[in-house]
Amino acid sequence: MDSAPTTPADTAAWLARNAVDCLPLGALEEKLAAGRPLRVKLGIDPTAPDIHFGFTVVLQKLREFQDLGHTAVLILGDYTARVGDPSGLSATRPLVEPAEIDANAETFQRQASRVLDTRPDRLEIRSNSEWLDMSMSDLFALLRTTTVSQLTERDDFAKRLAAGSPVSALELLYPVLMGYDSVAVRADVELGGTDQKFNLLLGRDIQRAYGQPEQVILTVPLLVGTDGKRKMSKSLGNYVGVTDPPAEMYGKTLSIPDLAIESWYSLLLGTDPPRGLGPRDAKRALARALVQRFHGPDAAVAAEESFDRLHVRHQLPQEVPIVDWPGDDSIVHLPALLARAFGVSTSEARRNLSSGGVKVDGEVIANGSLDVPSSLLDGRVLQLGKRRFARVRLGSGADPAP
RNA sequence: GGCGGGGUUCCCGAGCGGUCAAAGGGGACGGACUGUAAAUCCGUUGGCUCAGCCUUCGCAGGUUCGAAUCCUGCCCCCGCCA
Repeated sequence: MDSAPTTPADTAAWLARNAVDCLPLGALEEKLAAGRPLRVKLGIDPTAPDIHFGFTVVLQKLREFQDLGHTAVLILGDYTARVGDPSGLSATRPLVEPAEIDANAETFQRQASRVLDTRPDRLEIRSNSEWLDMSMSDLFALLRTTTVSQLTERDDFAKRLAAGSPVSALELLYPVLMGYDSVAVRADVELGGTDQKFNLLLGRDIQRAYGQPEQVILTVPLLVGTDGKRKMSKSLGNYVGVTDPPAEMYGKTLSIPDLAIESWYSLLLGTDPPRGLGPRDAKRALARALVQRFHGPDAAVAAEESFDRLHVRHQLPQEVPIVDWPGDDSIVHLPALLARAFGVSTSEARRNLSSGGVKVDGEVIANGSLDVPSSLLDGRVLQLGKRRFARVRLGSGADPAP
């Protein structure tokens, strides 16, 4: 860590050092110069409570503010979740039940505590249903602050309109409601990913309309997902969750394309990749560091060991789950066994069999032999692909559902 | 309200009476190779009691030996006009 900056100018520069935008220029320094703790807002989406690496980038930024004595104000978007932030991918998202939101909020807090300072004077958690469940006349007042052309300036709205894709009136409202959150919590600063820039800026306009000082906006880069192409997101399936088990966290990190190594180092560890290491070793070091951060040093060592065991030395994992198979048949139908063991369809099992993706005790099952004497399977390790294993146990367990 | 264009398999997107479980791309899965679950190359990609059978092309009916493809009604989306 750098030594603590002292003057407002230094502090502002330090906070903005890895930000994409910190606007308006000079405004953060002015706010800091006032000398009081700032209220730093970060909105979160309770439909996806599991925090992934991408979100930790902005959480870490929030933590930096906390460490300087400022107050983190987390806004749980329980009400806006009913609107859905337009992602461009899906126009409407499923409504979230209140009970589910509560559960998600709890999950979120637990996971966020791995990054944030949770002391009550440093962290304030609010739900926007507290103020967004407003009367129609209050809503009219809010809507008067913004014009349609302001809203359609937003990149993805503009694109969708140009492409003739649907844009619901409700979605159009989302940035306005989000902006009102800033009014409600009197935010001095709002953080977000670069994709939130428009929303954050609109928050300033709305604060001004309500006679409040305008917030400073600070955006951080989006982390690319494990595919190395698109931003990390749960719905794209290219994410690593902070609560992923160590082995999975390690493996997923190792699977990022070489081109993503530098940005992962920079955004997650705040450093450059170590000099003199090849991509493989740089990634291994990265994966170890990340597992260590979220699971501790022992877990990091263990995760690396089990990865090497499986993928480098091609040995069995230490823990192999058992699949039970009723023992009354002397012949076992392999597709059915694979379906039971790995949750694949029997058709998929057949495909894997015919492409040589199924092994018993390391031996590829030859084409065509779909029925195998049970004596050849009992106690053996069944393997599908490179990393799915199950030990077969005959003669116990319930019958498979007919 | 009027006119026109659309709703296809996980996603995007061809098909427009049989040869369609439906082109192509993406994704996913498997294989080869390797430094990895990277890259590259190859294969597969609805389900099942799998040389056969069953279900799928917005929904419901109809025409036909036969429909994703034609007809009718309905629902939804987009555009232009009002």
